[in-house]
Amino acid sequence: MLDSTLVRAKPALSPLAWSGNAHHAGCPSLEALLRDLPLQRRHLRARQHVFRAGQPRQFLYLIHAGFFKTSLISEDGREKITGFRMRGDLLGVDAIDLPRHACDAIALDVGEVWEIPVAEVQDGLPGFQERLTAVLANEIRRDWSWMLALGTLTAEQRVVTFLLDLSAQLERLGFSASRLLLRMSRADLGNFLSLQLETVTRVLSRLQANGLIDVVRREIRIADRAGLHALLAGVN
Amino acid sequence: MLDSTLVRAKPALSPLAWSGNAHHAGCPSLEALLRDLPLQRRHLRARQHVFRAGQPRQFLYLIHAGFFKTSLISEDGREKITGFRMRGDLLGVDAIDLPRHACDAIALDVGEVWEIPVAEVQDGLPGFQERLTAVLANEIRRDWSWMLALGTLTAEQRVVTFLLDLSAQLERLGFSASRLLLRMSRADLGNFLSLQLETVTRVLSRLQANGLIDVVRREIRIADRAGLHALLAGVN
DNA sequence: CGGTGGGTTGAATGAAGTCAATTGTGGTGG
DNA sequence: CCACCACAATTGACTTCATTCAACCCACCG
Repeated sequence: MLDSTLVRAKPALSPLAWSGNAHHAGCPSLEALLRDLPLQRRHLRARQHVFRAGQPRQFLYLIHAGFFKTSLISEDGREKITGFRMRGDLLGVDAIDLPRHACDAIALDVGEVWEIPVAEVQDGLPGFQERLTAVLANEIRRDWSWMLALGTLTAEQRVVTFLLDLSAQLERLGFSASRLLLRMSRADLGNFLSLQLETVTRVLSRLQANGLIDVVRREIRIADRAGLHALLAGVN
Repeated sequence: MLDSTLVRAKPALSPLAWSGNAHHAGCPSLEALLRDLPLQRRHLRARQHVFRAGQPRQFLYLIHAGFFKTSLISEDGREKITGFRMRGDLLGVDAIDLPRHACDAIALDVGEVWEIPVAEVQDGLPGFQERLTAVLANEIRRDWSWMLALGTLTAEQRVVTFLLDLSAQLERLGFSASRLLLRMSRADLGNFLSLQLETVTRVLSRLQANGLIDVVRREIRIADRAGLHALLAGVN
């Protein structure tokens, strides 16, 4: 659906400060690094788990297609989505030093992941260890940026930050920066942003009423990017 | 001061799920690994920066003594403390793949850090790369646990979670688990927990009024650990 | 078609924030 | 030694933003 909106894209400034992922100058993407290996591929359908917390960790998973979420569940049932993941992201790195997975990874729609046998690749593929370290550090910076955002921004600013960040990520992947298709429910979005789903809905409605975005169910068009940035700057 | 309260300690259950740091079975601590190297040591005084965001990253820093905070500052001046660090923690790992530091690291009181020349140690010291990876993954899990806590808990529960988590950490280091000396101001604590400093004060006062803790400025005694855990479970 | 899950909207409530005044503490210099 | 100052912490009164609870709508699918 959204795949039909592929466009050539100019770089956009992300409101978050985690400095993108991969693709630094001279640093080959993980996908390029692994392309020629005979990796097992696994197809997933919506709501299907790539893995669950507690399961033995055999592989890392490189997302080749589709959108995923990773989430944490506490013993008393509280859940928190720790991130939405897409093509080029690695699933499972957070437990790289453990025998079992530390979170759930769930497909938001159909998708494909490549199974990476860590031990074999780690000392057989030059450059992999370095990339892995970078992925881990990158995740930390991304998490910190979101901590900063969730701890200091209003509901409206959080939603706007999310939209602009998603826009920038999709653009990096070659998608349109202004026509977003949310793969997650309002509840998931609220969970990630530490807001109630009703609050998410209300904010989206208000942004639309102010002419900043167009919302049709999960399809969002960014109508006034400057206006959105102005909201972040506190210029009401 | 608190150093005089050294005691032998029994393991305690942490309310957070980031599975401790280091010290897994058979896994030597970073300090043990680096003890014999001729590392440059650096002493710091309260409020002194180990490094600042944007500075060239020459070393990693292993905390040998003292307490530190790491923090992020956005372009528009919003600040967020990403963690309080203590003996055995590594400072600077979040930018391990970057030429410049991505956060500020500040001493909360006098302290000592060991400068680790990453490049040299990385391929000269067997086991270091593995430990580094574990440290990074550990930080991610810790961050996620706090995201979960901040996103789902009330002010009171956040403060209690912090106290119990700090207690567990200090115990691991050989300090008393029930007599805590907070090294940070109420403002810092509030910042980390995404609360206002007044709220932190109020919560501490209320916990004291209910006989769960004793508060004297920055010295806190845990008087009723079971009662604190009950608050987390929602049993008012 | 009827049902089910996701989404929207309204009204009332409440937990934490804001603003402000006061107290306590530790350091400094007269 | 004491007076003073700057800063940290506490407490109170009031406000507000987001939550809660509820009703309703709508699209999709068996």
